Amino acid sequence: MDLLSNLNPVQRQAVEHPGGPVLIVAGAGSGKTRVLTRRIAYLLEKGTSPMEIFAVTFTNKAAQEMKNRVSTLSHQDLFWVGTFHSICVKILRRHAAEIGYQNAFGIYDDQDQKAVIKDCLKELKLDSKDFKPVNVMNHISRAKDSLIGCEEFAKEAAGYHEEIIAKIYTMYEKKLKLYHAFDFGDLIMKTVYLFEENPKTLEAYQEKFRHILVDEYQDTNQAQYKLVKLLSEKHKNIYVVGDPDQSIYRWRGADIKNILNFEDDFEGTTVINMEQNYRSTQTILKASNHVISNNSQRKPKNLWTEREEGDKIAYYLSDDEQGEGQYVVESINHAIENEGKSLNDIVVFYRVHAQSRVLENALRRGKIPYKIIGGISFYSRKEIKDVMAYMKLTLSPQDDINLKRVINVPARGIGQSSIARLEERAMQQGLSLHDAILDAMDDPMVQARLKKNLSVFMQVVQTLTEKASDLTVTQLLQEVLRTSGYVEMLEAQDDTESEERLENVKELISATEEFEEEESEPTLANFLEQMTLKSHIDSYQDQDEQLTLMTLHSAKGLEFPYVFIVGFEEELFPHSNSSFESDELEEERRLCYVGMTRAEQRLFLSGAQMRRLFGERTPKSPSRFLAEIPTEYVEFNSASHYTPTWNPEDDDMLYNQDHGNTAVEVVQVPVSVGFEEGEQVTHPEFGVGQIQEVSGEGASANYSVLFVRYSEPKLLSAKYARLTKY
DNA sequence: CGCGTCACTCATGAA
DNA sequence: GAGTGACGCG
Repeated sequence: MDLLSNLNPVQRQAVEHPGGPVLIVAGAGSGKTRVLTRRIAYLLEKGTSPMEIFAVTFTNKAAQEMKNRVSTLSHQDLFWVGTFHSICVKILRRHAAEIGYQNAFGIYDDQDQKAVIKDCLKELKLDSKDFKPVNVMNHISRAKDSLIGCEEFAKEAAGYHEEIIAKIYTMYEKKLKLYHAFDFGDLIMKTVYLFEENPKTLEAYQEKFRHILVDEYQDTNQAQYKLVKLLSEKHKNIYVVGDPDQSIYRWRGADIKNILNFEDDFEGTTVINMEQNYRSTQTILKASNHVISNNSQRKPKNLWTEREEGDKIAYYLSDDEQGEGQYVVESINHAIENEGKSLNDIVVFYRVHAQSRVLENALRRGKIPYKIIGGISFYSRKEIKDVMAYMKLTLSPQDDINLKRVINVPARGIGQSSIARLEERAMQQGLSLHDAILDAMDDPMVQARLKKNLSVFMQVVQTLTEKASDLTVTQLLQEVLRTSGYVEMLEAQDDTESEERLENVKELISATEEFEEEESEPTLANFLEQMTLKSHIDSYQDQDEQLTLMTLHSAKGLEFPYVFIVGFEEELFPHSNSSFESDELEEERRLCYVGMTRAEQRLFLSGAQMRRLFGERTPKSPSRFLAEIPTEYVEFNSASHYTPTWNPEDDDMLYNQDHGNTAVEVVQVPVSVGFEEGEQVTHPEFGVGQIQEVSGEGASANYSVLFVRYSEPKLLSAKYARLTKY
């Protein structure tokens, strides 16, 4: 196949670039995946070895797809392809010993991290009310994202609160080292640290990686930036693709400056702008462009398309969240029955997972099969974490977090007070809990009954460890289930919850079997590592006839013919936690932009007038992002206006509740009508401004308003603008 | 020690 | 509405 076929001139330039730093600013739907894979295939064709290519993707799924595509194009297999995390694991597995860890380290997820932090709080006798584990964890993780180790953190700590966090951070690091574990942040930070400490190792990798490619560069953090900066110093072939308008992981340490300053950071950068969108209709693209143009911190760009104008964006204002669910169900049925769509063509996005429940109920009632991406992942379920903890212990018995997790699961008569005493012993002697238990078992002062209970547990661990090396992962798992008595425990409980847990454990067996079939090196360490680094989206498959539900954050990189974004309301989207600071609000807007630009043909937005929150019915107003879409692109409907395209007879009580006594229109959105050009107005959010231009009439009018606080005029719709005379 | 109950707190997003 | 900690009983 010709590697340059079906590419536009800009894409072709990107694929054929001779080398050196390249920044590709790739707008939504501009074909960046195609460019990236062709680029790699092109490099291979020009004689680069697959081992010399270091390519970072945002998810493992994307990495797999890239591998497959490259393999199809070039019949060569890439090796250094994956997320930052998975690539760094590969490096650390070979070199961790050089920085004082063992190469067989464990990986802690956020649950494990929290458990360690809780232990630190206990040991430091701190009140977990003043120092919430989640909060401390975020501090530590953000520090690691910025390559700030605990010593430096301690040095720069200002004020009591930070000083305490520094103490916790220091103890946390000590514990992780004792447990031979890395957390997510470590995977990147410690790799950078390795390179900084060992110039020889760095040089070897610098030499090796002739070409470095990074996708979704707008969502890299400082540690990741430093990593690619270091690695690219020799050959200077750093090729990054991203879109500042789609940076949505600031809260996870992503630094949008990485992409904004790329040209300055890497001398001789070629910037390539890919602005032709091949995905969405004119209407969807223009509407999205309007929304994102409200961000002040942005490089303007002009994303355009040759595609047809397409349908207007549908906006539906329901009475409450139930009505919204109903609307989604009906619209989906309509799309399937009358517009030739299948469930695979449709996706529903929401801002927070909590919104899924109401939708699920509506979908179940409507007999629409669905799957949810994200939420509580399979691998963070208690039973799965428990069983995996046993397997992890066979690799590293010193891992106290995993040891404590299962020492009394199933119950072995080793309760909290006993564990506390053992921990005390461990701390005093500077031992891991595992070694402290061994020590206690030789101590005549320790109760015989406790010793017996402890030896039962230690026997389990020992038996498993001995067998582990001779068994496949599946066999070990089955051995765990038998020896630990876990299955027995679940069977004895005999209620719906334990039945479900049993099912999940069985599903884990399928997972190990699948892993063994697919993997060339199906070791236990590989399995555990893959499961920990797996992302929600990685397990997403679109084969089945099912509707997909996910958060907007998971939406990145995907596209669907029909897209629903529900909960288009103030406080929910933009989320209330993000509406104070303008940086955060702009990130919410980018999230909105990401969501909207996923749509190829039709976009459905919806919100409710009343929503049950914290168990209370709360009045809601439409999202400000709605007001940022010119009304000419939108078809408005509300519960009272809405003309059902289905037969009301077929429906259940929900419908009647919604429509039973609503002869009167109840749209409670403040309407700002009758303003004229030049008039002074105020807006609750934007402050004082002047009307520059009026288009349309009455409630469907649009005002272009120049607010004092903003340099660009804002386009507001009369229906939602909440304008008053100044 | 283990288990159940009850009150209490606290609300995003995720590799 | 969920997850957690305190408390008290068997």
